[in-house]
Amino acid sequence: MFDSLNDQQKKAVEICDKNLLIIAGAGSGKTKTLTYKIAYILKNNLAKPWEILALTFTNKAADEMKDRVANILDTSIDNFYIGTFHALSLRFLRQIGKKYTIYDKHDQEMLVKEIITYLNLDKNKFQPSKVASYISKIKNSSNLEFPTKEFERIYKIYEEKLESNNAVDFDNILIKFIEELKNNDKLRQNFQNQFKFILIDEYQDTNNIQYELIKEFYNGDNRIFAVGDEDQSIYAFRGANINNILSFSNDFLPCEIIKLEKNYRSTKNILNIANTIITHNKTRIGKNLYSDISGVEPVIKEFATNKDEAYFVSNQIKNILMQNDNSSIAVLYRNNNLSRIFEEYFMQFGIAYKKIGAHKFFDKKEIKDILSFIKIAYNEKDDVSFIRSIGNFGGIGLKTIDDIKKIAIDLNTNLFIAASTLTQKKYAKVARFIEFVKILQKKLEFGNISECLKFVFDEVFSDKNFYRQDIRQSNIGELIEFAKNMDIESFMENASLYDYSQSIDGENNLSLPNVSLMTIHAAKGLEFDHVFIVGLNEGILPSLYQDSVIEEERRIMYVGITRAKKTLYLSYYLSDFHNSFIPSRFLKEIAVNKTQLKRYRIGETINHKDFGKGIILNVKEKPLELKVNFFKYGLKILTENDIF
DNA sequence: GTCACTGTCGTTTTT
DNA sequence: CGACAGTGAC
Repeated sequence: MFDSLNDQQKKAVEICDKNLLIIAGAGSGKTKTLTYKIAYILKNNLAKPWEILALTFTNKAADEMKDRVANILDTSIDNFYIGTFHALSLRFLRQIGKKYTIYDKHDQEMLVKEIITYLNLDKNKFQPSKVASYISKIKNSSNLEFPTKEFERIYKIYEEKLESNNAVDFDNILIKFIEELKNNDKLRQNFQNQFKFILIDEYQDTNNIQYELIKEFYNGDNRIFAVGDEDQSIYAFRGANINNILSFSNDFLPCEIIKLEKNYRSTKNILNIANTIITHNKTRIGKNLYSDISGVEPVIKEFATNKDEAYFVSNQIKNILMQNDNSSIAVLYRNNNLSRIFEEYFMQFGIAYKKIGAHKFFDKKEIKDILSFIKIAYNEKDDVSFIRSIGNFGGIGLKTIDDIKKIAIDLNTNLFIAASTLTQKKYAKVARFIEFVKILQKKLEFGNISECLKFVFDEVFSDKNFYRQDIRQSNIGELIEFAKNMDIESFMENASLYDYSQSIDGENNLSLPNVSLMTIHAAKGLEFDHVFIVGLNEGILPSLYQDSVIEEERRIMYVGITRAKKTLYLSYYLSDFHNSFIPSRFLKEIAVNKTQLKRYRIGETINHKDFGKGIILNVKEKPLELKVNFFKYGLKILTENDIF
């Protein structure tokens, strides 16, 4: 059974008496190694299934690991603790009787917005989405430093509100659980003793909170097996700390580092490009991926416009599909905005495709609207869901909701309780809303969530045009179907943590199209026969010009390239009809005689980090010198060094 | 006071 | 495209 492993993989599977950091290059059989390691532990009786903890970042990865473990062991995986950091933490919290409403990014922003209005702060200066992501950033970095006094106030009230709403945001799921472990020696020791082996996937993506959680689980007697690839760390924006992987061998002793450098996915040519680009990064442990597979040279293409690019890609895909309809094809891009033009052209060309990510099912308005009623019934203290649900109930507007907010402040209580005190005639609608939620609570006690959802839809939404549109109807139907046979707890968890638009199982379902559109982030961990990476323009990939993020942008490029098995197309365009672009610097890093890359042209508009937009009047090569007329700052001469 | 309609604006990546 | 502010009809 272990014969199919190469020497390095075998080592990684068999060493169980030390902590292990497995540096697994793209396509080097990472998941295989992890799952075989679990099998090895069980076969040799080193632990029982429930003594193994496997932590992943995405549900997709957790599902895949569950599947593959079940496959090679030919047994049920019910006894295993395999899941995302968030899902498992929530599960453990529930086991000790702690239940919370989960606020997703959108809910978070609503709460922040409420606080900003409450504090009378300028909404343009304090944009809820920016403030919300900054709050998350602060929580993930262990030192609490606030840019301004106002910000500090927002943060404090935000945390208080979560507490009084009996809610947690994504970060707090882990923070709460860590608190419990820190405050309860018995509990912590129980976990430490139970989990003899802790496997962590994508270790390069752990943030400070996740790192702290791992530390809580570790007692020196149990063993940590971390698998990761510093070159594929692309979540720093979310707080991932690449130092965690770089300093693993200091943190967990005794420790051994094993590198998996043989790639079974891509051709030599593709890996050459990937290796060439990534060696420009300084923050690395360092490795060199190699492959035995030969194939065609990757293609670099320039297009005048993004439409030309989309046309070319569609044409190529059509050709591939005509030759062999079994191969998998992906169009990858840095951000979701780029997908639209491809969707248009795919329709024109009659190419069936699936778009991954972008709009999550549980983020859809009609879903969130209906769910808000279930959530307020489930947890009366949930002010965010209160505002959303009462606003949709009908006949209750902003003025009334403002009145309720004032009462809640006076009585120092939640909105639902405040609203329950209103008995005057002019608040009859509010009383009806309260009554409705109470009926819903009774219905929820019986546990049939599907029926509750249908009840909410019939009573509140069914006569509104928006919710009667076909797409919304089918989404709502899907929600009701999804909830069947689910208890309220797992329904809430699934609705908050599980993005099942990403879990489409392409391999087992032949009716699904073989062409996928997605961001490079969403493509991580996946592989395709033919890959098109599009929009390789400065300002798109890399998306930002600061040095601090350039290495991360380069890793994103690297992740994209290493998704390809057989053929790879890299392309950029010079204009999207709003802006002009120059090719990505990453193309310059690989394009040594292959291709001539035109970087600047007389007459084109460029966007400079300090001077804004301007028109190029003259170009001199070697050394590069640009004469640019900036709209705001007038004439400037730029050399290579101050262009970016 | 509530609601539906209209125009404008921005948009990295995600558990 | 979707969120959001502003406007006018009931």
